[in-house]
Amino acid sequence: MAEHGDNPEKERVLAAILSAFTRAGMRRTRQRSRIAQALARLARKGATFSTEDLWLNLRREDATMGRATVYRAVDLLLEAGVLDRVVLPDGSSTHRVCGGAHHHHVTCTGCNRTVSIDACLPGEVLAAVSRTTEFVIDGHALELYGRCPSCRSMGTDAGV
Amino acid sequence: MAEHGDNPEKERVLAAILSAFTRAGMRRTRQRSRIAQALARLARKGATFSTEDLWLNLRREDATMGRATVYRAVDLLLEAGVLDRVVLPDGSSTHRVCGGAHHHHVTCTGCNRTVSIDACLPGEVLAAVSRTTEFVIDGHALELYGRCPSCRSMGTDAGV
DNA sequence: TTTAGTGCAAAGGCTTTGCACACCG
DNA sequence: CGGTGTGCAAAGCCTTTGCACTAAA
Repeated sequence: MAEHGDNPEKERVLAAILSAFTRAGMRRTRQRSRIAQALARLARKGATFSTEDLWLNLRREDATMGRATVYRAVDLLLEAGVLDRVVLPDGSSTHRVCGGAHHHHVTCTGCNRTVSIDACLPGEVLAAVSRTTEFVIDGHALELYGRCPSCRSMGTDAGV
Repeated sequence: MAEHGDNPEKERVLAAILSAFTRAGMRRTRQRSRIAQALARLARKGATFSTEDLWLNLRREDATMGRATVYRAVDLLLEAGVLDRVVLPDGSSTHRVCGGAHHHHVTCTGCNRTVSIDACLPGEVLAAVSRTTEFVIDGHALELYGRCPSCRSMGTDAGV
């Protein structure tokens, strides 16, 4: 609900993905265009997805879409920084469209929708850890979990 | 290196694991005792492990140790809170012995050794996210990555 | 034309499941 | 004894790989 056409945004994402392919010196094929379209759709919804799911969906609109093709494309886009990894509360790792700089996500435990956030671990916390553990900290992963407004208004049950 | 016998600690962990089995109304079998011992060993080293690895190791000392038995035990211990999930930088999810209260881990990218830390996301950060996203935040996962003192002194290369 | 990209099918990991037997309580 | 727990083997997922074919550039 509350999804009204912000197609400019969708176009922007689509263009970003397509250009990521080109930038990496890769050919623009029919399959990759379809993948880009599906990702733009997912990006608009802020949904996370597994590669397998993405393939299953794509196969619905094109029965010949090869599984390996989708897996290969997702790998390339992860490497290109167009996709991010998002870890769900059960430990399973999914993906999300998300170029840009360092950031984290809040994922709704009801509908799996994710939202990017600027919030990050304060430098003092990192400094304190570094001091007590003597580790040199050079990276971190932070995932927040919660319930989005619409899942809350729908009661305790899941959305998607 | 720098491993000198702190067996009291190891015993404590062993007892904690065994009692977790009992507490859950589960029988104490030869297999579960061996699993508990292996976990106590891992706890002492602060090592993360995959269930498959744990099984492979256990099978070395007892060739009849069933894979399913180990997988089932790990599930039970995860549920019992004796084991934690630790997500590595590549997104793969491993385990670690770790009862106790809410906490997080620093994992060494050289040797995969993990250390528990008290540090956590400050309440203000959570409040800010809650405000801007309108999500009700009810959980989070935080993993820090870095290099431990011994891996650093060994140069840029990996330990294990 | 050249060669990256594709689909298919098979192979590989890791994890779970089904079932008869073993053994704890 | 009775029912939980076990080992084995098979089946299931998800993911990767090998190879001949297709189609971008």
